[in-house]
Amino acid sequence: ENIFDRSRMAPKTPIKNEPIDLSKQKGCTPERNPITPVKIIDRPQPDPWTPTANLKILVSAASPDMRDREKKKELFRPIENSEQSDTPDSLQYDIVDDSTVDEFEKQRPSRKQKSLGLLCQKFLARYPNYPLSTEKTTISLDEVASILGVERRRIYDIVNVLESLHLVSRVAKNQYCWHGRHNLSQTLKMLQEAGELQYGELMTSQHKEQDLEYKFEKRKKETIPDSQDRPLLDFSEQDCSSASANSRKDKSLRIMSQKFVMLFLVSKTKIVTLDIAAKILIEETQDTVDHSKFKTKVRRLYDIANVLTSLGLIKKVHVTEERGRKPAFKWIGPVEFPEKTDELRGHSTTSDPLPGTQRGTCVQYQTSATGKQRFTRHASFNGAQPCEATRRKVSSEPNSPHQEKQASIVNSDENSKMINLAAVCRQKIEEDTGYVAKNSNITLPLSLLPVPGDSDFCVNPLPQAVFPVVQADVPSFSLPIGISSQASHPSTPAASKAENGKPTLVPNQPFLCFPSSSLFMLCGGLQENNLSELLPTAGDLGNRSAEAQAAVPPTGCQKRSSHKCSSPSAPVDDEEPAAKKQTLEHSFLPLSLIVPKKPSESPKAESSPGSGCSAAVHLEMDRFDLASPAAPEAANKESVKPSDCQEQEKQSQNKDPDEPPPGNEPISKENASQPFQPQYLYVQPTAGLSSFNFLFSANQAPGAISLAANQMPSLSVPCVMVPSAALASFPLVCSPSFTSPLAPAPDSSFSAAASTNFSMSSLAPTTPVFISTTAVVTPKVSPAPSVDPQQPPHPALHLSPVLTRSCSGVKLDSPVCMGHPVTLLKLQQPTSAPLTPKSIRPAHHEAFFKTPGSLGDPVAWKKHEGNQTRNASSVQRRLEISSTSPD
DNA sequence: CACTCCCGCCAATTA
DNA sequence: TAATTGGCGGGAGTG
Repeated sequence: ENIFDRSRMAPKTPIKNEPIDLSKQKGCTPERNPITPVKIIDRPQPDPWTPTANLKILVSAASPDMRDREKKKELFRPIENSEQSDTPDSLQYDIVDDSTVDEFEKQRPSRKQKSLGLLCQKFLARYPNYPLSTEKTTISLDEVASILGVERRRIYDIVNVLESLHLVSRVAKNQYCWHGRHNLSQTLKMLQEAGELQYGELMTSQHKEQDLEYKFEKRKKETIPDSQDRPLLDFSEQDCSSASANSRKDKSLRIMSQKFVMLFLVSKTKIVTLDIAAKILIEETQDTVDHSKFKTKVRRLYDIANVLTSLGLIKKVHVTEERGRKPAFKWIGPVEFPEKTDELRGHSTTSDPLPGTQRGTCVQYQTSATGKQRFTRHASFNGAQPCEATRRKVSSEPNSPHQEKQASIVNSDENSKMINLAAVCRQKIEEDTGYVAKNSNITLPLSLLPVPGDSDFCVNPLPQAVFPVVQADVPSFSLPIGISSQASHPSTPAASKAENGKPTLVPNQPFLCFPSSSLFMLCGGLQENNLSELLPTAGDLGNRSAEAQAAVPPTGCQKRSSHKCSSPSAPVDDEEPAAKKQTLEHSFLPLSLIVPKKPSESPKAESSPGSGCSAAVHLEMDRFDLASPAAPEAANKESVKPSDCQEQEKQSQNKDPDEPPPGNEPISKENASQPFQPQYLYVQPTAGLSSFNFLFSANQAPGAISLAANQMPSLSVPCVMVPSAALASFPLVCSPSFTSPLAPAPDSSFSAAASTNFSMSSLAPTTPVFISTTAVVTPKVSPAPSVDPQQPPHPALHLSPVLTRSCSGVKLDSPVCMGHPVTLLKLQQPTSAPLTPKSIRPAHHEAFFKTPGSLGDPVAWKKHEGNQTRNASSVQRRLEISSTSPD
């Protein structure tokens, strides 16, 4: 249907005239209008068409889903999305008729209306952010161009940028495949990693723009010149794919876009000025730096920036330096991965290369992390990508490979995140509780589910170690999402291990297993992105879902805003951007997360943290178990990466088949519908103390879970796997008592009480961390009391594909986060802490936050979060709890 | 005037 | 050779 219109309109370029103006004129009063002279004149034909075009646009906007036709029919209505643009147009029509020149003028879109950013928004409005994996949306350039009423050239500008982020891939001539943002986080991770390699040195240490500049310059001249820059870039992009070489000049726009994004991801401040970016990009290009070139680069950067802005990844800001104010852009997208990167970095780097992995190039990666996940991921992706690569040959190829790589990478990242979280948690815990985690805790507890067999696992005794471990783990874990089932195999062993309890220490494991007893809270803001991503995918998505899960759990779902808060680091920049993002994401998200909010209702354990917690834990655990079918999902959520983990998790989860639903928290499920979807369990913190909340993802193969379940006794979930990634964003912590981290037999026996509770608050923005614990809590303890009524008995599973990571973005900013989270280590007093967690915690929190947040705000924001959060989302709550131990 | 960045020529690539 | 892609930079719109 659409087509016909198009044909009419103008097949290709003709239209270029502004549809709107012309149309108006023509339609209405062509001659009359003095006003529209210029363009109009040019245009040979008077097409009524323009108006139509507008309508189409509107329509398209309106029906992202629909895309085409249906909407077209409906044309008239301006839908929300299109409203802005549409409105004017529509008005125009009317007006035109009226024949008022003025109107023309008004309508006259003027540049703004024709801006690439607006165009991009319209374009994006036509497609779902998180399309179901199953459905592949193909984009016809001609069609889109006609619908949007622009020349193809402009569509290329948009598509090229989107392609650089893997939101779309080229399938064939004039044909692009819409992937949506499912892989966005992965892609960003990759880019971040790649960016670190390339620019990291520069950026990291010195962050500031100026510094950066210097560094860049140095690099360029010094190191970078040859190998570094390009290679890195290449890897990410080209190399991986196929080395197709650079067939044409590189596709500058695509590459520039990736590099530009890398700069943001690598930048501590998350702000990149145009001139710096242009310089950097020019360098890479090696071109001589003439002024003209610089100008050209800047033009291109504007083009890219407009698209990225439309994607909600950056926003324009101005940096005032000594010299004056310079145009700059600030990254407002997810930032989480950074953590991983740092720690993982080595790994990550590898990951970046992922592409290579396929080839085999990635040895490094493999060692570090692994391939499985990647592969799996790839597989899932493949569907889409492969096509592109093949079809597109050179130019396109790079992309496709990248994507795959990315996916895998992502996984690893997630793992790392997890680790980070753990670390963070520890810290918090320590701080809050006074406990010293050092023991082992962390390390022990974590057994990684994921990597059953892999050497990957590393145990990290150290807090820092944690991260590394994670990385290592990652690989192992990383199962492809799609693979999840596959993953399970490998994972199985691991799982079994975990169950035993022994697993405790697995180094490097990507996932942590917790002894059944321990509880965790995850907090944090999840990023929206993740969530959104996750949701969509059902099967494939599942992987992602893991990520999403993470995000979700907390309250993020409910509160978008909250998640910001949740992330400790957030305070910094997030605020607005974050909010925006959130909103965006939310909007995007198909599903809404479920957030269980548990308002403070279940304070059950508060008073006695330990016990309470344990109980809570149990509950949680149970749920997981219940959920277990889904459970594996944790891994899933990550989406790709941690498939292994997932499995492991599953296993762990499985342990308890039954469970009382006591009351913990309601679990939220989101997308439960699909089997694979990642599910989360959110456990609410019961005890005041510590309330830990757990989130598990459960997605994945049900079967896997089921298996586990049998094995495990109800409570005892031997281990819980949390996808690192998922967690990463959250601040989380957990801890139970530790008594026996090792204790293999966790089953229900251990008393919960024994276990201490740690509450972690989300500290670090980024980091994640933690975990531990061991013992099991007895389910008994918690049983019902506290729990909430909310849940049904088994609701355990929540599938919430979406997790939000709100925090991450923010976190990044915070110095703290960036750095390492921390060291956790001190968990000493086992129980004591629990008791007065509240009082203590607060202080800790603050400190904690501050660090990350940097600045005084931290506290304030902390409060906000805390307060708000609680209310809002579970996640937030957690934070709060940890921080304040409110209840 | 500086900042943005639209527009579209035209070359490189593909089909 | 025709069509598709997309680099590039003039120069217009905005503030």
